[in-house]
Amino acid sequence: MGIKDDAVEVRAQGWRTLAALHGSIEAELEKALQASSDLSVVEYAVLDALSRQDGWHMRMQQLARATALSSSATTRLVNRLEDRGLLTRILCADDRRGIYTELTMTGQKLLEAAKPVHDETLASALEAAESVPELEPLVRALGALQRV
Amino acid sequence: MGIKDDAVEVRAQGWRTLAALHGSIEAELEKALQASSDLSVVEYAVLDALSRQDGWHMRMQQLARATALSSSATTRLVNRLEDRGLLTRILCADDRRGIYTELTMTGQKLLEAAKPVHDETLASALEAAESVPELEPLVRALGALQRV
DNA sequence: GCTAGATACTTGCGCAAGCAACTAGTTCAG
DNA sequence: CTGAACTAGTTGCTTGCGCAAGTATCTAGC
Repeated sequence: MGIKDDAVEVRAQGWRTLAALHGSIEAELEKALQASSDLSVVEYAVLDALSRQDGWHMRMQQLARATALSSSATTRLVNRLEDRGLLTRILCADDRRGIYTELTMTGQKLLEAAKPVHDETLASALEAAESVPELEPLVRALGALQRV
Repeated sequence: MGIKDDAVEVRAQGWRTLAALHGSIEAELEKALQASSDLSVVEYAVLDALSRQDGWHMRMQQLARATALSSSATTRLVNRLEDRGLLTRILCADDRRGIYTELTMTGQKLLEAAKPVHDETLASALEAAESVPELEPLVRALGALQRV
Protein backbone atom coordinates (compact mmCIF):
# COMPACT_ATOMS: atom_id res chain seq x y z
CA MET A 1 0.00 0.00 0.00
CA GLY A 2 2.92 2.28 0.72
CA ILE A 3 3.75 3.02 -2.88
CA LYS A 4 0.27 4.04 -3.90
CA ASP A 5 -0.27 6.15 -0.79
CA ASP A 6 3.01 7.85 -1.46
CA ALA A 7 1.94 8.83 -4.93
CA VAL A 8 -1.23 10.37 -3.55
CA GLU A 9 0.70 12.28 -0.94
CA VAL A 10 3.27 13.48 -3.48
CA ARG A 11 0.51 14.80 -5.70
CA ALA A 12 -1.22 16.55 -2.82
CA GLN A 13 2.05 18.07 -1.70
CA GLY A 14 2.80 19.18 -5.25
CA TRP A 15 -0.60 20.77 -5.55
CA ARG A 16 -0.16 22.66 -2.29
CA THR A 17 3.18 23.94 -3.51
CA LEU A 18 1.72 24.94 -6.84
CA ALA A 19 -1.16 26.74 -5.16
CA ALA A 20 1.14 28.53 -2.74
CA LEU A 21 3.47 29.70 -5.49
CA HIS A 22 0.60 30.76 -7.68
CA GLY A 23 -1.00 32.63 -4.81
CA SER A 24 2.09 34.57 -3.85
CA ILE A 25 2.99 35.52 -7.41
CA GLU A 26 -0.56 36.54 -8.21
CA ALA A 27 -0.79 38.69 -5.10
CA GLU A 28 2.38 40.57 -6.00
CA LEU A 29 1.42 41.03 -9.63
CA GLU A 30 -2.00 42.20 -8.57
CA LYS A 31 -0.57 44.92 -6.38
CA ALA A 32 2.02 46.06 -8.88
CA LEU A 33 -0.30 46.15 -11.89
CA GLN A 34 -3.06 47.77 -9.92
CA ALA A 35 -0.73 50.51 -8.75
CA SER A 36 0.97 51.15 -12.07
CA SER A 37 -1.81 50.70 -14.61
CA ASP A 38 -5.03 50.07 -12.70
CA LEU A 39 -5.19 46.59 -14.20
CA SER A 40 -5.95 43.31 -12.47
CA VAL A 41 -3.92 40.21 -13.27
CA VAL A 42 -6.68 38.74 -15.44
CA GLU A 43 -7.15 42.01 -17.25
CA TYR A 44 -3.46 42.12 -18.03
CA ALA A 45 -3.61 38.51 -19.16
CA VAL A 46 -6.37 39.37 -21.61
CA LEU A 47 -4.52 42.33 -23.10
CA ASP A 48 -1.38 40.25 -23.30
CA ALA A 49 -3.17 37.35 -24.96
CA LEU A 50 -4.79 39.66 -27.50
CA SER A 51 -1.50 41.33 -28.36
CA ARG A 52 0.08 37.93 -28.78
CA GLN A 53 -2.56 36.99 -31.38
CA ASP A 54 -0.77 39.33 -33.73
CA GLY A 55 -3.18 40.32 -36.44
CA TRP A 56 -5.59 37.63 -35.41
CA HIS A 57 -8.80 37.95 -33.41
CA MET A 58 -10.03 36.02 -30.42
CA ARG A 59 -13.56 34.99 -29.65
CA MET A 60 -15.04 35.29 -26.19
CA GLN A 61 -14.89 31.53 -25.70
CA GLN A 62 -11.19 31.36 -26.45
CA LEU A 63 -10.63 34.22 -24.09
CA ALA A 64 -12.61 32.40 -21.42
CA ARG A 65 -10.49 29.30 -21.83
CA ALA A 66 -7.24 31.26 -21.94
CA THR A 67 -8.06 32.94 -18.64
CA ALA A 68 -9.72 29.96 -16.94
CA LEU A 69 -12.79 32.10 -16.39
CA SER A 70 -16.47 31.39 -16.88
CA SER A 71 -18.10 32.88 -19.93
CA SER A 72 -20.14 35.29 -17.86
CA ALA A 73 -17.01 36.54 -16.15
CA THR A 74 -15.46 36.95 -19.59
CA THR A 75 -18.37 39.06 -20.74
CA ARG A 76 -17.98 41.42 -17.82
CA LEU A 77 -14.21 41.47 -18.12
CA VAL A 78 -14.48 42.50 -21.76
CA ASN A 79 -17.13 45.05 -20.78
CA ARG A 80 -14.78 46.66 -18.30
CA LEU A 81 -11.93 46.83 -20.77
CA GLU A 82 -14.19 48.05 -23.54
CA ASP A 83 -15.61 50.78 -21.29
CA ARG A 84 -12.06 51.94 -20.69
CA GLY A 85 -11.44 51.96 -24.41
CA LEU A 86 -8.72 49.31 -24.27
CA LEU A 87 -10.35 46.93 -26.70
CA THR A 88 -13.29 46.71 -29.09
CA ARG A 89 -15.89 44.12 -29.88
CA ILE A 90 -16.21 43.16 -33.49
CA LEU A 91 -19.14 41.12 -34.76
CA CYS A 92 -18.21 38.08 -36.81
CA ALA A 93 -19.35 38.35 -40.38
CA ASP A 94 -19.60 34.62 -40.94
CA ASP A 95 -21.19 33.60 -37.63
CA ARG A 96 -23.25 36.37 -36.17
CA ARG A 97 -23.43 34.73 -32.77
CA GLY A 98 -19.69 35.13 -32.39
CA ILE A 99 -17.85 38.22 -31.20
CA TYR A 100 -14.22 39.04 -31.83
CA THR A 101 -12.21 41.24 -29.54
CA GLU A 102 -9.32 43.39 -30.62
CA LEU A 103 -6.90 45.72 -28.86
CA THR A 104 -7.31 49.43 -29.51
CA MET A 105 -4.34 51.71 -29.82
CA THR A 106 -4.95 52.86 -26.24
CA GLY A 107 -4.95 49.24 -25.14
CA GLN A 108 -1.65 48.57 -26.86
CA LYS A 109 -0.11 51.63 -25.27
CA LEU A 110 -1.29 50.63 -21.81
CA LEU A 111 -0.04 47.11 -22.30
CA GLU A 112 3.35 48.39 -23.41
CA ALA A 113 3.51 50.51 -20.28
CA ALA A 114 2.41 47.66 -18.01
CA LYS A 115 4.64 44.98 -19.50
CA PRO A 116 7.93 46.03 -17.91
CA VAL A 117 6.22 46.36 -14.53
CA HIS A 118 4.71 42.93 -14.97
CA ASP A 119 7.99 41.35 -16.01
CA GLU A 120 10.03 42.92 -13.24
CA THR A 121 7.48 42.05 -10.60
CA LEU A 122 7.34 38.50 -11.86
CA ALA A 123 11.11 38.24 -11.73
CA SER A 124 11.30 39.53 -8.19
CA ALA A 125 8.39 37.39 -7.05
CA LEU A 126 10.11 34.32 -8.43
CA GLU A 127 13.34 35.34 -6.80
CA ALA A 128 11.58 35.77 -3.48
CA ALA A 129 9.88 32.41 -3.87
CA GLU A 130 13.18 30.77 -4.64
CA SER A 131 14.38 31.58 -1.17
CA VAL A 132 11.42 29.81 0.41
CA PRO A 133 12.55 26.21 0.90
CA GLU A 134 9.16 24.70 0.09
CA LEU A 135 8.77 26.64 -3.14
CA GLU A 136 12.32 26.59 -4.41
CA PRO A 137 12.20 23.27 -6.32
CA LEU A 138 9.08 24.30 -8.21
CA VAL A 139 10.56 27.65 -9.15
CA ARG A 140 13.61 25.87 -10.50
CA ALA A 141 11.42 23.48 -12.45
CA LEU A 142 9.52 26.42 -13.93
CA GLY A 143 12.68 27.96 -15.27
CA ALA A 144 13.68 24.70 -16.85
CA LEU A 145 10.50 24.19 -18.86
CA GLN A 146 11.00 23.68 -22.55
CA ARG A 147 11.45 26.90 -24.40
CA VAL A 148 8.82 26.97 -27.08
CA MET B 1 20.14 41.72 -25.66
CA GLY B 2 18.81 38.39 -26.86
CA ILE B 3 19.75 36.47 -23.78
CA LYS B 4 18.12 38.78 -21.32
CA ASP B 5 14.94 39.12 -23.35
CA ASP B 6 14.74 35.38 -23.60
CA ALA B 7 14.86 35.02 -19.85
CA VAL B 8 11.99 37.46 -19.50
CA GLU B 9 9.95 35.60 -22.07
CA VAL B 10 10.70 32.24 -20.49
CA ARG B 11 9.53 33.50 -17.11
CA ALA B 12 6.36 34.97 -18.59
CA GLN B 13 5.66 31.76 -20.44
CA GLY B 14 6.28 29.74 -17.29
CA TRP B 15 3.93 31.94 -15.33
CA ARG B 16 1.18 31.58 -17.92
CA THR B 17 1.59 27.82 -17.80
CA LEU B 18 1.53 27.81 -14.01
CA ALA B 19 -1.57 29.98 -13.94
CA ALA B 20 -3.34 27.84 -16.52
CA LEU B 21 -2.57 24.61 -14.69
CA HIS B 22 -3.56 26.10 -11.36
CA GLY B 23 -6.79 27.41 -12.80
CA SER B 24 -7.87 24.16 -14.36
CA ILE B 25 -7.05 22.06 -11.30
CA GLU B 26 -8.75 24.48 -8.97
CA ALA B 27 -11.89 24.55 -11.08
CA GLU B 28 -12.18 20.77 -11.05
CA LEU B 29 -11.47 20.49 -7.33
CA GLU B 30 -14.00 23.21 -6.67
CA LYS B 31 -16.75 21.36 -8.48
CA ALA B 32 -15.93 17.98 -6.97
CA LEU B 33 -15.59 19.18 -3.38
CA GLN B 34 -18.66 21.36 -3.68
CA ALA B 35 -20.73 18.45 -4.91
CA SER B 36 -19.47 15.85 -2.47
CA SER B 37 -18.98 17.79 0.75
CA ASP B 38 -20.23 21.32 0.16
CA LEU B 39 -16.70 22.61 0.66
CA SER B 40 -14.77 25.14 -1.39
CA VAL B 41 -11.13 24.54 -2.24
CA VAL B 42 -9.92 27.02 0.40
CA GLU B 43 -12.21 25.54 3.00
CA TYR B 44 -10.79 22.11 2.28
CA ALA B 45 -7.29 23.56 2.46
CA VAL B 46 -8.01 24.95 5.91
CA LEU B 47 -9.37 21.69 7.27
CA ASP B 48 -6.45 19.84 5.72
CA ALA B 49 -3.91 22.26 7.15
CA LEU B 50 -5.46 22.00 10.60
CA SER B 51 -5.49 18.21 10.53
CA ARG B 52 -1.87 18.24 9.48
CA GLN B 53 -0.94 20.31 12.55
CA ASP B 54 -1.45 17.17 14.59
CA GLY B 55 -2.03 18.20 18.20
CA TRP B 56 -0.91 21.73 17.43
CA HIS B 57 -3.04 24.83 16.98
CA MET B 58 -2.96 27.49 14.31
CA ARG B 59 -3.55 31.19 14.74
CA MET B 60 -5.62 33.19 12.30
CA GLN B 61 -2.52 34.82 10.87
CA GLN B 62 -0.86 31.52 10.10
CA LEU B 63 -4.05 30.33 8.50
CA ALA B 64 -4.17 33.50 6.42
CA ARG B 65 -0.64 32.92 5.20
CA ALA B 66 -1.23 29.24 4.57
CA THR B 67 -4.20 30.01 2.35
CA ALA B 68 -2.80 33.17 0.75
CA LEU B 69 -5.89 35.00 1.95
CA SER B 70 -6.36 38.39 3.60
CA SER B 71 -7.04 38.41 7.31
CA SER B 72 -10.59 39.60 6.82
CA ALA B 73 -11.27 36.75 4.44
CA THR B 74 -9.76 34.39 7.00
CA THR B 75 -12.08 35.68 9.71
CA ARG B 76 -15.11 35.02 7.56
CA LEU B 77 -13.79 31.68 6.37
CA VAL B 78 -13.34 30.54 9.96
CA ASN B 79 -16.79 31.92 10.76
CA ARG B 80 -18.36 29.78 8.06
CA LEU B 81 -16.59 26.65 9.19
CA GLU B 82 -17.32 27.35 12.83
CA ASP B 83 -21.01 27.92 12.07
CA ARG B 84 -21.06 24.50 10.46
CA GLY B 85 -19.42 23.02 13.53
CA LEU B 86 -16.30 21.90 11.68
CA LEU B 87 -13.84 23.77 13.87
CA THR B 88 -13.71 25.78 17.08
CA ARG B 89 -12.04 28.99 18.12
CA ILE B 90 -9.94 28.80 21.26
CA LEU B 91 -8.67 31.91 22.99
CA CYS B 92 -4.95 31.98 23.65
CA ALA B 93 -4.14 31.96 27.33
CA ASP B 94 -0.86 33.81 26.95
CA ASP B 95 -1.89 36.45 24.43
CA ARG B 96 -5.57 37.20 24.69
CA ARG B 97 -5.65 38.95 21.33
CA GLY B 98 -4.76 35.69 19.65
CA ILE B 99 -7.18 32.99 18.61
CA TYR B 100 -6.40 29.36 17.96
CA THR B 101 -8.48 27.19 15.70
CA GLU B 102 -8.94 23.48 16.07
CA LEU B 103 -10.82 20.81 14.14
CA THR B 104 -13.87 19.35 15.82
CA MET B 105 -14.75 15.68 15.53
CA THR B 106 -17.32 16.61 12.89
CA GLY B 107 -14.66 18.49 10.98
CA GLN B 108 -12.33 15.53 11.08
CA LYS B 109 -15.07 13.23 9.83
CA LEU B 110 -15.95 15.55 6.97
CA LEU B 111 -12.32 15.91 6.02
CA GLU B 112 -11.89 12.15 6.02
CA ALA B 113 -14.89 11.87 3.72
CA ALA B 114 -13.67 14.63 1.42
CA LYS B 115 -10.06 13.51 1.19
CA PRO B 116 -10.53 10.60 -1.23
CA VAL B 117 -12.68 12.78 -3.48
CA HIS B 118 -10.02 15.47 -3.38
CA ASP B 119 -7.20 13.06 -4.13
CA GLU B 120 -8.98 11.31 -6.96
CA THR B 121 -10.05 14.56 -8.55
CA LEU B 122 -6.53 15.89 -8.28
CA ALA B 123 -5.15 12.76 -9.91
CA SER B 124 -7.58 12.91 -12.81
CA ALA B 125 -7.10 16.66 -13.25
CA LEU B 126 -3.35 16.14 -13.47
CA GLU B 127 -3.85 13.32 -15.91
CA ALA B 128 -6.07 15.49 -18.06
CA ALA B 129 -3.55 18.33 -17.92
CA GLU B 130 -0.78 15.96 -18.93
CA SER B 131 -2.44 15.45 -22.27
CA VAL B 132 -2.44 19.19 -22.97
CA PRO B 133 0.85 19.87 -24.75
CA GLU B 134 1.41 23.24 -23.10
CA LEU B 135 0.84 21.94 -19.60
CA GLU B 136 2.50 18.55 -19.86
CA PRO B 137 6.07 19.58 -18.96
CA LEU B 138 4.93 21.37 -15.82
CA VAL B 139 2.83 18.41 -14.72
CA ARG B 140 5.87 16.18 -15.13
CA ALA B 141 8.00 18.60 -13.18
CA LEU B 142 5.43 18.63 -10.39
CA GLY B 143 5.60 14.89 -10.00
CA ALA B 144 9.36 15.01 -9.83
CA LEU B 145 9.58 17.48 -6.96
CA GLN B 146 11.59 16.38 -4.00
CA ARG B 147 9.63 14.15 -1.69
CA VAL B 148 9.75 15.76 1.70
C1' DG C 1 -39.65 26.41 -45.17
C1' DC C 2 -40.25 25.31 -40.57
C1' DT C 3 -39.59 23.60 -36.17
C1' DA C 4 -36.26 21.31 -32.47
C1' DG C 5 -32.11 21.50 -30.54
C1' DA C 6 -27.33 23.32 -30.14
C1' DT C 7 -24.20 27.28 -29.57
C1' DA C 8 -22.51 32.23 -28.37
C1' DC C 9 -23.10 35.68 -25.58
C1' DT C 10 -25.59 38.56 -21.84
C1' DT C 11 -28.06 39.45 -17.44
C1' DG C 12 -29.94 38.81 -12.44
C1' DC C 13 -28.70 37.20 -8.17
C1' DG C 14 -26.13 35.56 -4.18
C1' DC C 15 -21.50 34.64 -2.28
C1' DA C 16 -16.79 35.41 -1.06
C1' DA C 17 -12.71 38.46 -1.38
C1' DG C 18 -10.03 42.82 -0.49
C1' DC C 19 -9.46 47.41 1.67
C1' DA C 20 -9.97 50.52 5.20
C1' DA C 21 -11.68 51.75 9.58
C1' DC C 22 -12.47 50.04 14.20
C1' DT C 23 -11.96 47.47 18.87
C1' DA C 24 -9.36 45.09 22.20
C1' DG C 25 -5.07 43.54 24.09
C1' DT C 26 0.12 44.07 24.51
C1' DT C 27 4.60 46.47 24.93
C1' DC C 28 7.59 49.92 26.12
C1' DA C 29 9.53 54.67 27.04
C1' DG C 30 9.60 58.03 30.37
C1' DC D 1 1.87 53.88 36.25
C1' DT D 2 0.39 56.10 32.13
C1' DG D 3 -0.15 56.91 27.43
C1' DA D 4 1.80 56.19 22.62
C1' DA D 5 2.88 52.78 19.28
C1' DC D 6 2.02 48.27 17.80
C1' DT D 7 -0.42 43.81 16.88
C1' DA D 8 -4.58 40.44 16.33
C1' DG D 9 -8.81 40.04 14.88
C1' DT D 10 -13.51 41.82 13.29
C1' DT D 11 -16.89 44.67 10.57
C1' DG D 12 -18.83 47.90 6.64
C1' DC D 13 -18.46 48.72 2.00
C1' DT D 14 -17.43 47.75 -2.76
C1' DT D 15 -16.17 44.68 -6.49
C1' DG D 16 -15.77 40.59 -9.24
C1' DC D 17 -17.00 35.72 -9.77
C1' DG D 18 -20.06 31.54 -10.88
C1' DC D 19 -24.54 29.66 -11.68
C1' DA D 20 -28.75 29.60 -13.84
C1' DA D 21 -31.95 31.65 -16.89
C1' DG D 22 -32.74 34.46 -21.07
C1' DT D 23 -32.05 36.10 -25.99
C1' DA D 24 -30.21 35.73 -30.57
C1' DT D 25 -28.29 32.99 -34.04
C1' DC D 26 -27.09 28.81 -36.42
C1' DT D 27 -27.89 23.74 -37.97
C1' DA D 28 -30.49 19.50 -38.99
C1' DG D 29 -34.42 16.74 -39.90
C1' DC D 30 -38.78 16.50 -41.89
